[in-house]
This record gives sequence, C-alpha cells and structure tokens, in this order.
Amino acid sequence: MTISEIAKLANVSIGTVDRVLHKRGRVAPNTVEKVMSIIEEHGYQPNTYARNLKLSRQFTIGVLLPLLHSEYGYWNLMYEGILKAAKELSPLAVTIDMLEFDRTKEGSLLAQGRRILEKSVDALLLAPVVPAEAKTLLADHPTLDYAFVDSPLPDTIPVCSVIQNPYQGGYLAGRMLHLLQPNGGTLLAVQTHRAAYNSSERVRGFLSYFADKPAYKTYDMEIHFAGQNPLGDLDVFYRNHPDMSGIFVVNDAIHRVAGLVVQLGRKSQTVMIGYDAIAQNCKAMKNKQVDCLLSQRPEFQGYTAIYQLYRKGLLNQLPETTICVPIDIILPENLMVEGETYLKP
Amino acid sequence: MTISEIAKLANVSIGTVDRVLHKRGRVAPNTVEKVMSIIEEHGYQPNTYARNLKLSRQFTIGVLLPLLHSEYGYWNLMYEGILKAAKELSPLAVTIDMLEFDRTKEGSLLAQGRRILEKSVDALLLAPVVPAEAKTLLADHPTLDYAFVDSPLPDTIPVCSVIQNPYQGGYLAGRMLHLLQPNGGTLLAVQTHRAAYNSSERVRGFLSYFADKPAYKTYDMEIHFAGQNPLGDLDVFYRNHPDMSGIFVVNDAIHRVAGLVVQLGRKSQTVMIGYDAIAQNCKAMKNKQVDCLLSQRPEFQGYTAIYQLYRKGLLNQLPETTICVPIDIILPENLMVEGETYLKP
DNA sequence: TGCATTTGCGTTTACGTTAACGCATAGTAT
DNA sequence: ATACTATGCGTTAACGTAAACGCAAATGCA
Repeated sequence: MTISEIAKLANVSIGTVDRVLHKRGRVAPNTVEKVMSIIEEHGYQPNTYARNLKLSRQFTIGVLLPLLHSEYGYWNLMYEGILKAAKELSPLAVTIDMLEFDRTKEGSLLAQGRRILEKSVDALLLAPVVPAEAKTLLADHPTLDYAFVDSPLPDTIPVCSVIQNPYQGGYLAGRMLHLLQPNGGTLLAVQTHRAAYNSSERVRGFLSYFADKPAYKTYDMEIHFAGQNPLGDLDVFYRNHPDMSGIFVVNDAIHRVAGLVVQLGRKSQTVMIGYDAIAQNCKAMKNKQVDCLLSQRPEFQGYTAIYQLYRKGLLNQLPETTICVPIDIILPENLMVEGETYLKP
Repeated sequence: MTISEIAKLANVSIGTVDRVLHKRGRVAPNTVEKVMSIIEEHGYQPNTYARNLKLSRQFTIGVLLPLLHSEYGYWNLMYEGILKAAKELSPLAVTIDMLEFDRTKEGSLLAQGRRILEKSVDALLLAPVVPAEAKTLLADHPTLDYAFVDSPLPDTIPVCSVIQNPYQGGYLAGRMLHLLQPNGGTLLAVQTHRAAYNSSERVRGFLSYFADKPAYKTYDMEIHFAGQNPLGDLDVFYRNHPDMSGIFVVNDAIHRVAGLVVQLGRKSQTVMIGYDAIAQNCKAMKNKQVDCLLSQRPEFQGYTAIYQLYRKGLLNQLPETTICVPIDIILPENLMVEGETYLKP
C-alpha cells in the first residue's frame, strides 16, 4: 500500500494524501475524512526506504556520558556498545556525537549537555547520574527524544530507559557471597567514589540479604584511592575484625580493592565479589583475586539505547519504555575473555 | 559521495559507474580503472535507502526449527526472539517464513528444508540439530546465506553461528551444584530425549567438574517421559543411593524431573539444577522446586541470527561469524519474570 | 466592483540507485 | 558488400515519499 494507491482509491492526488498524512492543512474536511478512512481500512505503513531517501538526513544521536576514564572502565564498556551500534547503523545514516562530563564537578553535565544540544542533534543518549542537572537540561528541550542508560530519571518521559535494579543486585551479591562463604564471619560492603544512587542501593540490598543471618556481621565502608591511605584503612579494619570473610565492592573498583587485600595477605580468608566485567576485573578473576562478578551489561545498555533511539527516530517505532537488564553472575567457570570463543576443552 | 559525483569526477555517466560497481561488463579497461581509483580514493558507500528502494524487494528469511512444542519451550523461546527481530525489521521489508521439522524423524529436516528453499527465500536460519541432513540441504544450495543457532555445523561457512559452549555449561553446572550442595553425596546428570550433541557435552562437562572431588559420586541417566515409568526409575535410583544430594538436568525438562522428585518426597535432600528459563522452569524456581537454572539465551540467539542475516543481505555488512553466548546463571534472586520490571522492594 | 488573500487541490522535482534501453562504432561471418 | 554481433558508453524510467510550486476558485476587505 503506497501513497499513490491511496490517492487512486480516494480520487485525489498524492499531494493531497501527503498533506493529510502530515497534517499540513489546506485540505477540505470531507477529503481528509475520505483519505483517513481508506488509510485505516488498508493499514498504510510508509516505506522506510523511500521516506529516508527523500529526507536524506544524517540522523545524529548525541551521547552524554561521564568521563570514560573517571572510573575503571565501566563507562568505557558502555561506550563500546554505543560504538558497535553506531557502526552497524552507519549505512542507515546514523551517527553519534559524544561529549563527556565530569560527574564530580557541579554544572558539568548541564554545560556539556547544552554544548551538545546546540549542535542540533536528533536524539540524546544520557546517563542521568546527576539527576537535577539532567532534569534541567531536558526541561529546556521539550521536543527532544532521549534515552537513559545506567539509571532512570523520575518525572521524565524518555523514549527508553535501559537500567538494572541495583537493590536486587546487592541482594544477589549477598546470596553469592553466602554461597561462596558459608561459614559466617564479618562482611564488608565497599563504596569507592562519592555516593551514587546505584551504589547506595546495592549496599542496601546487600545488607538486607544478611539482615536475618546472625552468623554474619556486615559493615559498610568507603575507600578512596585518590590521595588517601586506603591500604592503611583496610588494614585497620582487618585488625579490628579478625573474622573478616568477605568483601563486596559495589562497583568496578573491585580489582583495586582485591589488590589491597592481596597486599595485606588476607585473600585466603576473604571472598571477593564485585561489579562489572571490565578487563582489569576479568584479569583479577583469572588470577583468583576476585571470586565473583556481577554485571549490568554496560555494552548491552549502550548498544540497546542507541538502537531504540534509532527505531524511534527513523523507523517511527514505539519501543518498550523500560528495558530491565538481567543481573549476570560471572564466576571463573563462565568468564568470557576477549578473543576466546567456544573453546572445547 | 554518490554515484553521480563519482561519474562527474571520472567524466563518465552514472550508467558506466554502475556497470563498474556491479561488474556488469561492457566498460573499457582504463575506464574501469579510472572509476575504481576514484571510488577507492573517496571511499564510496552505496546509500542503503536508495538501494533498497530501487530494488523494492521483500527480504524473506526462511526459518527451520525443530517442532516448537516437541520439548518444553526452548525452541519456542528461540522463536519468540526471531519474531521480535522480524517485527522490528518489518519496516525494512524483512519477513520470515518458518517451517518446523521433527528431529526424531529421519529425513524430516531435509524434507522441510527443501520445502522452504523451494519458495526462494533470501536467507536461511537453521538449527542444525540433525547434522548430516543439514549438510546435505546446504550442499544443494551453494549460494544461499545461512546462519546457525543452538549449535554449530562443522565444514560449512555460515554467515554466522550463534552458539554456546555446552561442555563449559555442564562444567559450570557442576560448580553451581557444588556451591549449592557443599556436603558431597551422589549426583545425577539426567538426559531426557535422544542424545543430542549439546546434551551429551553438558554431561561430559558436568562429570569432569566432579572428577577430582571424591566427596561426590556422579551418575548419568536417561529419563523418558513418553510411555514409560520415569517415576519408578527415579524411585529405584533414590533407593539404591540414599545419599542422593543433587540432580542436573541437561535441558529444559528440569521442571518435569523436579515434579517427580517432589512426588517422591525427595526435594529436601536434592539440589535441582537445570537448563533454560522457560516459563515452567521459572515457575518451578519460584515454587522452590528448582534451585538454579543455566540459560543459553535462546531468544537472544534467534534474535541475533535474524539480525545478522539481515545485515548481510540488506546492509551488505560482514558480521562476526561466531557469536558465543555467555552462560547465564539464574538463581531465585535474579530471576526475571515476564511483566515484572525493576520493582524496588 | 476591484484587488488581495486564502483555500483546496494537482503537478512536479528531487532523493540515489538500478537496470533496461538506445546508439554509435568496430569487428566478424556469410 | 551486407548483415550480423560485440563493445563502450550515455540516457532514461522507475522505486515511494516529501515538499515546493502553481493554479484555479472562493473569500475577505476596501
């Protein structure tokens, strides 16, 4: 069913049908009705190829992420997924335009966001880790299509949010630590950077898992690697709690913490569990410094968000608004390392 | 960079450029060279929209899967992924044409395969679970683009194989069973239908995990639900092995086996681990009849294979030839049930 | 009444690619 | 010599959509 077939059936020209379809006015009310009824009856779907050929536009998706190297590779994995999607979609005239912001600096998200929106992007992919600034930014551009990764932003209407439940992740970390360390003891939940929503929720879930298990005592601690004495802090904790038996790091810094634990000679008594299968963490797992990783599939998040924006913008599809990423459990037995595929032992 | 720009630069017509691009002959050798050098220099990429508009073809992907209801939903999940991809790609003129075959009947794959290829599909998605017949089928159509799901097929050149390492899956099942049942005892690996490659490899991996763990004795058994006495067989096994402490079912029939175990009143002594997050298995996990599931993401496999065939056929991209699906570990704490998304406790 | 604007509609061009067609010129066979 | 065919190239008509343009007729305002 094409526009000209509709035109023939309605005894009007294709120009009239086009005006009806795009609500460009200058059509008599009863003509509109006639055309609309034919469209509804026959279920017209515009031809995507013809449509995009005619418009012949580059569809540019702005990408606004925290500094890729501000943490240890989590955001970089997300960026890899974004790049993969962009590469696949390049023959469909989709390009990305990326800017980073410093989540520790007030106003950085907002400023960088404004910079990228000045360039008139067609859609925006955003990690709303500074909620207030993200809201301000989006409020200034009410017609913009945007998608979230990493975490949701309440009171906004995104095309799509690709997220994971951090409370559940913390709870699952508790279960895994319980399985890996059935003997009880003192457990420590570690945060490394300034409290973020996902991090604190994970701690909450983790603590709640052990709330009804008296064989375990749980603590909550912040370790800062920049300009302080993380090794000393951790050493003091071990001396105060000789029955330490497990550590849960709520983010991708687990390999750093594991390094400290090994330096203190405490690995044998400590089960290590953390987040995100970044290269350093995978390596630490191979070296038996880390026992379990949970993953929020950051590559998948970025990849999916780009595709959803493309589907909305170029295919005019209305995708699910919330895509909830399963929590992956990674043990040495199902760790997949770059380049190794399907090796039969 | 368009064809007419190339034509202008080369001082020829667009017809000539087109003949060079498509190697349709009737162009003087030095003209070919001139055009080619300009193309290489400027990096011409054909416009996908214009190309497909002109060709205005339906791209039909044939799908050849085992009877969707022959097992308990594994193939159905794969089909769901295929349908999802097909729905997303429908504005790009991609359609699927599916036929099922009976993997237990000799000649069924081949016959159904021939039926579907008679209809001149543009590409084929195939689960090569009857290797010899799949090879014969593909050998008869040397120019066809095809992709595999579920398992690979040696000595063929598919566009893409979306697979998982079954040996590793069995090994991981061993590790999880070990974690969930640290006390040793007798373990049973169960196959339910006629031995398939994936099933037997999983058993092999499972047994190898416990090979060096004398606290566990492992057995290997076939249970057939059709027309026999599975309950009786399992009962006999329990009586002969009172220290039974775990069962690994290598496929999606874990919920059926779990049902028998519950009937025999043996659940409390038996850790149950199986494959594939089909609805019945998820339900059994919610009811605490199943303790752990591994997943090969069948929806993802089907979804991805369709997309790769589309990318090859319509975008002319050359994707990775092997996509190795990670082995997902599903516990009650990270089980995702249809409809429930991101519920904060 | 006269002129300008608005309304309603048809016509046309363009997007980039493909492939059929046409038309010379050159070479080959009868 | 005539009638072929082969070669090398340009021209053109689609594919379906979008939107500018044009042209009447109807309406507004003096």
